[in-house]
Amino acid sequence: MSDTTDHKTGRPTLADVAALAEVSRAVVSRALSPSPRPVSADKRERVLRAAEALGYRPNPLARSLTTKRTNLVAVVVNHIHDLSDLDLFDRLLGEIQAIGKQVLLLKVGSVDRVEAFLREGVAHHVDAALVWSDFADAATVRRMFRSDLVVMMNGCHDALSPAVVPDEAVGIREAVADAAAKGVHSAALVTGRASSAIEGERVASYRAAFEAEGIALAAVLQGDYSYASGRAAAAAFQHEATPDAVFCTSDAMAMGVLDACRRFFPDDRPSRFRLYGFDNLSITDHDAYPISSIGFDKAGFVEHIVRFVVHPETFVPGSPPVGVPTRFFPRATG
Amino acid sequence: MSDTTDHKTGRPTLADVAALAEVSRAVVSRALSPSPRPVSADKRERVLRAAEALGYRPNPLARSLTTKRTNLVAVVVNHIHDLSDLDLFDRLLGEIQAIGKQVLLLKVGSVDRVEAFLREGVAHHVDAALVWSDFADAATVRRMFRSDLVVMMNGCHDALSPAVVPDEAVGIREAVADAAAKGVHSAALVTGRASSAIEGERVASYRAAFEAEGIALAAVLQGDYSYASGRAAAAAFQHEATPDAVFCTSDAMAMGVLDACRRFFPDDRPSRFRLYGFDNLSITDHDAYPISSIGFDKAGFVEHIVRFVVHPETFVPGSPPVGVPTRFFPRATG
DNA sequence: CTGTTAGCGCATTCAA
DNA sequence: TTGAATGCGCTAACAG
Repeated sequence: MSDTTDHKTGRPTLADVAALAEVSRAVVSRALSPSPRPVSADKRERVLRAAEALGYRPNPLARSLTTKRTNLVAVVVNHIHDLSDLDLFDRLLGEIQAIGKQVLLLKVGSVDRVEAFLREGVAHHVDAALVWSDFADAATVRRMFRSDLVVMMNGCHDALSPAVVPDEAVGIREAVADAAAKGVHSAALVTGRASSAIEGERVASYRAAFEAEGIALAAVLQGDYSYASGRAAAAAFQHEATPDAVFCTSDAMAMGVLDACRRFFPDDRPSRFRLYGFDNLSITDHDAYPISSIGFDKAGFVEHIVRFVVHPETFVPGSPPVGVPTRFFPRATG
Repeated sequence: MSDTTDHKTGRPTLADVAALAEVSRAVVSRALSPSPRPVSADKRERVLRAAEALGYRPNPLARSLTTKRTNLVAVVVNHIHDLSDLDLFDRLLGEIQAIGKQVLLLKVGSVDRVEAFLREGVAHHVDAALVWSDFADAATVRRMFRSDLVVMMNGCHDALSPAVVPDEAVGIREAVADAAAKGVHSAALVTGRASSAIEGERVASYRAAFEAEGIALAAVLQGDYSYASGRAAAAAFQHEATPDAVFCTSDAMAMGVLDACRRFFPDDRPSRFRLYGFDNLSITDHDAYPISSIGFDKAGFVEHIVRFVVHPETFVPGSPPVGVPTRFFPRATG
């Protein structure tokens, strides 16, 4: 008779299954292992039956302690709103679950938060950390999760960690070329947080494209990616001379600009300037915000990330970030 | 000389700290414990210094194995898009992290997925599971995570698990009363998935409110909460007699209805019918979708959930779900 | 193929 | 206050 069950917590352990099936713990471990391991057919059968009878559920934590694999993948963001791209995130979550791992979602909206995590040491070990937050560099994240595998999507990578970033220059060139072809000679740029590495490169790409197409950069307005900041920025167009085109580094800001201008110039049917956004949010497919935008293939993006998680060995230290090409998506405002 | 470091993995363990500080492992454990425990000042000092020198980070998994607390909280959703309410989710994530726990995000878009989790037994032990997905009942979730504490937000609760649900009837009555006060006599209802428990109650609330206000229910159209399904549903209004008002059980569907009607009746300035949404999404504060809606206090909602996580003992088995009152948010379309 | 043994990293008895 | 010993639940290494 097994008397190990209920010794502490009510939940049956592997030892209980072994006792009931009258085999050793090792056999139970092997029979229940996801990977095929040598167990005779009849013992396997007895084990499965016993596990079923007891309602046994393995404890992944205990397993991790010996295997050194937690099947946990951290996703680190500034705020949930970084995932404005819910489509991308939904797909990512699905793929991670499909490879038998689970997502630990962390938001670290400031450098303070990162340091707090480090100090308190509460962050779980994970098999991999996927970083969108730009408040954390690769080295810090490696310490934070004691994981050697961190994939950086925030534009800050180092030699030891792979990175996947949209190659934004391509799409930006296409968008600016589109504007030029339509007779645009002057443009304003509405930007996000200047401190972010990605944003710096993005702005540089716009400047280069304007230069190449002979478009004058009439103004640079500072926003924070949000709808509200887009609206605020658009106030500049109400009184001053409006440029031929306005480029925003996020669709949300472009939506704000669009709404502000609809209010300023209610009867201005053919819009007073061409408007270009960034992100290719799904809402730009709604009638109310038909904003020409720049986006990338989400499936491809996720595929690269997951590949690093599944085959970390394919990463050669020091290699450059994997670029996912962006492209221009023309819509009514462009 | 300590030779325990680097024996397997390079990461220092508690034993390494003990060796360097020249104290026992127990002392290190106590000195580094979050809760105050008896350690002499000088030893504590030596331990902290040694831990710092080694870059020691405790392993939460190993700790969990003995404490039976993982500091993990599962959030279970159908799809990420359930979190249309990103504001709510962002706040929830913040609060959970504030109490020293971390969020494990699971999507189980179908009953199959739930069963797969159960079968594969890969779900981590968690301190609590917060369930939005309506593909999982409380008992199943308890088995899934071997956790006694699951909080149901999907409308399916049982005697053993607490539940927090918006009290939708209040807001619905207010919205319908608003319509009645404005002379609405007939209404159409655009609904989501009929199978969901929440949706069933919601529809019943609308029916009751219509009845109470003497509004005739002209049509019930089936959607799936999405923008696209709202657009499709609106086709019915193009040819048939339009009702005085259209009530949608999600803002996304209301947005679809609005855009479809703008297209059908482009010059119909004073809209042909009043439109009411549900969820009070932040986008309804944008100019383009000024949809009167029904929402609830997100801070209060999250507060209730977190309270159950922190003080599970406050839940009395068998008690009814905690209701968070909703209210009507009038906007231009109402 | 099987069972025994020895840890994984930590918290917690219990004596001292 | 301290340290030695024990065990959490499981897998891996080894010998049969």
